[in-house]
Amino acid sequence: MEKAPGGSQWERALEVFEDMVRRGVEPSTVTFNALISALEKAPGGSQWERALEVFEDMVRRGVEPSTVTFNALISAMEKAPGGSKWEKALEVFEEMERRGVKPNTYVFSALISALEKAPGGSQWGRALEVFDEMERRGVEPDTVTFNALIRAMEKAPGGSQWERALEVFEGMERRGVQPDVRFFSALISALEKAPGGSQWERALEVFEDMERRGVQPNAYVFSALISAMGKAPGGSQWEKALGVFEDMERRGVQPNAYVFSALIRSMEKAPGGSHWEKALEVFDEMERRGVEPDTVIFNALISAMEKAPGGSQWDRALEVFGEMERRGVEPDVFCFSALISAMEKAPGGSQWEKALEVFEGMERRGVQPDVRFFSALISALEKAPGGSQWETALEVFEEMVRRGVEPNTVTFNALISAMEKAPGGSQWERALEVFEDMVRRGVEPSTVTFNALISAMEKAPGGSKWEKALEVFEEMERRGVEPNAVTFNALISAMEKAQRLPI
DNA sequence: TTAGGGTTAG
Repeated sequence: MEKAPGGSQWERALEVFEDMVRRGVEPSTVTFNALISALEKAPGGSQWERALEVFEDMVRRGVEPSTVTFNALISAMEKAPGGSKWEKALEVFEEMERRGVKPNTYVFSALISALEKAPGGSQWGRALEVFDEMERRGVEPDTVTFNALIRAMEKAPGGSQWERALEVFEGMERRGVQPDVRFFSALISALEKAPGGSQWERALEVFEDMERRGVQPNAYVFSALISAMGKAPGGSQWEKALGVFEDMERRGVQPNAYVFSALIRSMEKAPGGSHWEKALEVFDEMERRGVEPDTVIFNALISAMEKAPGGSQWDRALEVFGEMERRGVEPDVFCFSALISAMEKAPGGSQWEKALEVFEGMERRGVQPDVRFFSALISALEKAPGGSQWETALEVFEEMVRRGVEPNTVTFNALISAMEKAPGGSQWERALEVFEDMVRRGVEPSTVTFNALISAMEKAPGGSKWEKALEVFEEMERRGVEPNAVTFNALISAMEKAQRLPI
């Protein structure tokens, strides 16, 4: 029953169970295990609450839970929709202990997987603790255990724990557990997601190591490797990414949509501005091979147009969007944000009217704007040619708040910059009001915030408000926000424009 | 064994 294609028929399983009980047939451990397993494999994420209920029923009926029972329960917590219920998984583990049921390799692997899939990033520290506990008890980890552990390092919040991932690899070697292609793809992914930019050279080394061991790379491995090239610190290693792609071809591994999207992203992130023409070539190549472009691919293409050197290729971005629509590929909020950013970065000043049209199109489609979207829209209004559209920017801000979208530092920075860049001189008083609102809402001002405020004082109509600029600077100091070169340049400009230097 | 493992975005 739990092996039904497309996820388990858990509702049917529950019916059969009830029927069984009605007929007076005593359910056994195996019955309950199968039932919990069906709930674990429910399509769209486990029915973990029901699985817990079934477990309670089991206990009430005096049926002894086994290792398999607890394994299925922990797996249900692991597969909870929207991220694992890792705390509950740990509770289930404790319950297992209390009942004196011995955990085996399966149970520990499931527990580590639950910690790996924690919402908001893995609980990698706890995953390592569980692994240590496993060792202390003499339960042998296998490939699946190590793969779960590596993935926990890969998915660490704030960037991968790639050094620990390499240590895990060493531990695996010491134990003589053979790494498989999944292991290597996870390890390369961990190097790809290194904080501050990928460890792409190490990723290549791992790839070579894999080869030496005779493990055949697949599309997962190649897409991780190409992604690593795309995320190189200081801009992508797009030529290397193309090299990896060619290598893939030579080996007869079929590229999939992930491979192409990684390749397009590497063109997008080229140092000094995107290689948008090459990104289009990659797209064409993808077409020729009959790989269907999805939302992510189109978004990457639009982002490449946005990041064109010397200003966005906003009209081409709109063309890509049109192509997407023609094909019936659903745009999401990322897509609309990328479009807005392309309008914002138009050469010679933003295409703010087009940005507002994009917003309308988004509304028509019922796609919900998020904080990043609104911030990009405000930035587009800020960068209007001939001076900011600050009044419209304020309206957008109010609309955002009305909808319950929380503004963040980036939002307020854009809004204050819009006040600074008002045509005919800054709206410095309004800029201060926005700043006060920011503080009231508990949003942390950054260096950029204060720089914009100081510039607003400098650009006040009728002459620089240098005393106010100094006050802003003092406020910055009080709050412990670090000034940078831009801060001092703005301050000096404010002084310089005051006709006569103070003191 | 009744049981376990995959990807990407401002």
